[in-house]
Amino acid sequence: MARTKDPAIRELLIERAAHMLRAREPITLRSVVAETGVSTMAVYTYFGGMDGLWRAMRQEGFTRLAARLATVGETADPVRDLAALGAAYVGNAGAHPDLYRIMFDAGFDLEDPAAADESLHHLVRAVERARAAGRFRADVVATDLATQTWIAGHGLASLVTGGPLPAEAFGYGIPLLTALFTSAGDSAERCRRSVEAGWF
Amino acid sequence: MARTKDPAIRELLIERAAHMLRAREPITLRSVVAETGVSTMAVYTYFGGMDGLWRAMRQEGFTRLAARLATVGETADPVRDLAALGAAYVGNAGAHPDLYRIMFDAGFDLEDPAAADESLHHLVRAVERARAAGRFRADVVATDLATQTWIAGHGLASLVTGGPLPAEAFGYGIPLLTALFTSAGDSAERCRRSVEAGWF
DNA sequence: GCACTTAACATAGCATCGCTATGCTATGTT
DNA sequence: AACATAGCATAGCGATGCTATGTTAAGTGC
Repeated sequence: MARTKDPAIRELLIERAAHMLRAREPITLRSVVAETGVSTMAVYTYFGGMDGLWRAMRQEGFTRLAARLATVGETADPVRDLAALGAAYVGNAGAHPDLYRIMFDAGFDLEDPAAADESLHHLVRAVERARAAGRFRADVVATDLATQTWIAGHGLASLVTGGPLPAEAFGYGIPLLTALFTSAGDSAERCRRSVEAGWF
Repeated sequence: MARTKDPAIRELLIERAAHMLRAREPITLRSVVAETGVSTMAVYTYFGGMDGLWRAMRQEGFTRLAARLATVGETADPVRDLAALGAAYVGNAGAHPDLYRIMFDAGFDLEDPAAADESLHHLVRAVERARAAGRFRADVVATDLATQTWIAGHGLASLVTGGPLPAEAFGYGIPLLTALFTSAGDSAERCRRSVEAGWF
């Protein structure tokens, strides 16, 4: 038919835009393509416009988050795993603060919403394992507790990456998760040890 | 000396910009001053530019939050008051979602940072009262628990106003705060009643 | 009460923004 | 070999935030 798109260019533009975001440089149509050899039209060919580029960067953020959550293995202590997932979540936000910030900026929708849900499912499964292991009460609704864990993790990540709280505030994750999991039925002392073992 | 600024114009522009923000209309230099009779220069006279206008709107958000928190009185049950402060916080975010979103957008600093801290002090004082009343353990650090309450409240407010969670998710505030305050030493059943009494 | 000073004001214009229309080029198909 | 078509580069459009410039009007000193 005709010429085919070069995936390398798409990757190059996302990479460059993400780098400029990290360097706090203004991300404009012309500044992104500058010194890349490609013209401004490439942004429209590959992303349909600047909105599409931002969408792709958000997707990139969720992809990295999913990759990091995937590195958290399953041990014999599901509560530790749950805390480790929370630590991985805020750790990812701390490692890529600019990427994390745009992930939750409203106005754009994701290319692949399922990828975002997938991340929450990691938490849900860990809660279910903890409940099955007798650490949580039988009446604990897995999605509810997982969502509450997410809320705490996001509040922490958002306030630290946003500036109001210093990086040391990441430590609040331990008492927050301990309170949450203890409230779900885990014994206080055992919960504290598990959370501390999983956190960072 | 010369002509003096008219505070009414400043208020008019903030009001109009906030209204346009609520209506999801693009807030531009020219669109803000349109149909107001004033010229584009007014934005520079009163705010020094568009950044200043956004700063003023953020300040307006913190002012409204402070006003709402101030309506929460002190009762004989400090844990109820603490929950009521949390409810007022997320309630304010739900009432003014667009204003809340820009409050925590990085890049700008507040005109009056002390006003933001003042809000957190409401929580700190409530924690101190609860500790003094014997509801919390003596070793509870008031600023730590207040910050954790803020983290939970902000996570909830942020995820709901941002879109990922529906408005019904505001209900997660009850188990979140109950877990937090129970972990601080309050008895489970009594804590649950206090939080439910103070929430919304 | 008049003249002077000075800050607020309106207008016009600048560089740059995202985006689109228009040919040209190169690649895959027949 | 000839065609069809998608990617590409260029130029230009309306709109953006901002600034330079001249004018106007309010406050001050005599």
